[in-house]
Amino acid sequence: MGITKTQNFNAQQNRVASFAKAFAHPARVAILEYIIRQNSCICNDLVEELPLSQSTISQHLKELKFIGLIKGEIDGPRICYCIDEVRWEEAKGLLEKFFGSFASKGSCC
Amino acid sequence: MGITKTQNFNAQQNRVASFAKAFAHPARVAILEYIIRQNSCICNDLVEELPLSQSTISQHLKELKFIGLIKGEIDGPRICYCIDEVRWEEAKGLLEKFFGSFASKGSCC
DNA sequence: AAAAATAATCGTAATATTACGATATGGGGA
DNA sequence: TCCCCATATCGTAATATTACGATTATTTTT
Repeated sequence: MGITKTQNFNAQQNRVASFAKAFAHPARVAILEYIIRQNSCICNDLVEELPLSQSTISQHLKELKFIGLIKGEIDGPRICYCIDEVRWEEAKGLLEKFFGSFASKGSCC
Repeated sequence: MGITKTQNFNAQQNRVASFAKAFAHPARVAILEYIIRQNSCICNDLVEELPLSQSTISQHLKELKFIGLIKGEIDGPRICYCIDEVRWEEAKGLLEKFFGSFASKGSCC
């Protein structure tokens, strides 16, 4: 086993989990924070910013890109990465909806 | 390697990542949704609700409890699990702050 | 054309996660 | 007391993630 039984959960549950996974590593949180701070990003900047190797950072960027939270365009010999607004808003909406679904009615414990 | 270099990131980044990890599996999303819907919870209900074995569900509950999003009290031969309001609000606040930190200034790509 | 710069990908190793069956534990009731 | 129920934990296997060095690909500069 070890494989997540994705097919047994509904689309929204999988979507929330997928977006959450994007934030589930401090390096990716740091990468997103950096992109936001710069409002544009070049991968190599991150190599100097973060205590991780170039290949590791590239891998994290690939995951963020796969999930769709960032997008990248070739800009000369570099890649310009930035936040994908549409997906960001989608993630924000989903997560906020999820957090909003809990309202304390006085805990049972 | 394979070990996350936690010590290289700041407390807030690690905290965001830790909370996000709680949601990073559809089973845990489903578990939280169920607890919220019931406003109280008994583990065994979940065994009937979810297509996972009792031991797997127990393991997911343990993780949620470790992160602090739920708390459980012994209630006779059962365990009553429910949302830990304080932590839930903390997670909500952190994630919302994170999402709020991005405001489109016109994307660069 | 050769060299430099940037970033992706490959290969690989260590560790973490997911999952389940089997077993243990602890309380309640017969 | 002995058994049953609900949960936790153990052991184990499969898969995923994290990380890095080395290599590759691409483009720009020399």
